[in-house]
Amino acid sequence: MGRSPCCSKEGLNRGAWTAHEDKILREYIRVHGEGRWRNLPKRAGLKRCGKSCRLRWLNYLRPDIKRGNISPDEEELIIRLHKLLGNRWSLIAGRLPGRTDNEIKNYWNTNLGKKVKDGHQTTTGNNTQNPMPNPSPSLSPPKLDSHVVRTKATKCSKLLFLNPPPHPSMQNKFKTEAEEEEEEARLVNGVIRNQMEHTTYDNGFLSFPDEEKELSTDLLIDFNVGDFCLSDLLNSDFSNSYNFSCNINNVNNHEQLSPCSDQPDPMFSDEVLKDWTHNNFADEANASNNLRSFISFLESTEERLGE
DNA sequence: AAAACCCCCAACCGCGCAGCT
DNA sequence: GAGCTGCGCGGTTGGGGGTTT
Repeated sequence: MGRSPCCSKEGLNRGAWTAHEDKILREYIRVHGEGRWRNLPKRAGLKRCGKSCRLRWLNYLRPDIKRGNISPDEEELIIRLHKLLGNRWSLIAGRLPGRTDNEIKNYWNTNLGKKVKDGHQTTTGNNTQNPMPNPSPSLSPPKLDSHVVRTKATKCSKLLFLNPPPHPSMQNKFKTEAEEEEEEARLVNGVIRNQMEHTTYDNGFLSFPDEEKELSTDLLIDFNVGDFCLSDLLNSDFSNSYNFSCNINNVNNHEQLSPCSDQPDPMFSDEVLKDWTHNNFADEANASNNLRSFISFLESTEERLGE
């Protein structure tokens, strides 16, 4: 059975929006709010498909939208996020306040994609403020694909960390028992334990005291997300339903990465990233600094991935 | 000056997921 | 569980402006 079209195409305007149509749509949404896109055109008196209205609003008319002039920092971030997330434009855009997925996608297709492909990903040339610390290896095209997340079939919003059986792609990470024990000892005795004492759960999510937001980033890295989880998870087919849970208590009990099923602890999930953006970009004035801090985070992660 | 070509990006399209009945 | 709707996502298209010949 075929899916019914979102609307009848007959009698509808297509192509570029006129200023008048924009005005109608803007006014309608100002009064009635977003949503109910299918009925919106009829109610608003627009000869447009609902999807078209939604797209126009989200990509062009929304008041908080920032258009054009993508800064070197933003460009840098897009490249790094794309390396980690692949073509998940909405996620990438979510890390760039005021930017839309469509704009990021277009910018990538017309500028960055070529740059990266040509190996000129150090972008604007005059971007000397934030030189890439580990230029070629992690950004070379062949490695790009190795960290792309394929989410077409399965949208992964939560990650669980379980112990055996490990994902086949992770097996080389579990080398020998001696290495495991050494790693375990490092985890238990290292920075993690100290930080765990200040770690709380918020709705099943890891949360940190405000003054330790920075530490929380370090924690993610020290907690071997880069070495063990992130690269493989980003490379995993989540439909394989390998669930992983990082049980903090078990870590403290020398049962690192033990099976745990009740509360997922997403380490690098969409929610975590969204939350990060929300917290760090809420204040526009600090957006630039936060952009840098996020880039630093990605740099750290990339270093781990490159090891 | 104008034809040909190139490039950008707004808009379109089809599909998948979530939620509801 | 099936069917339907609403919404969001990512790939693709094509109009139009800019550049080259």
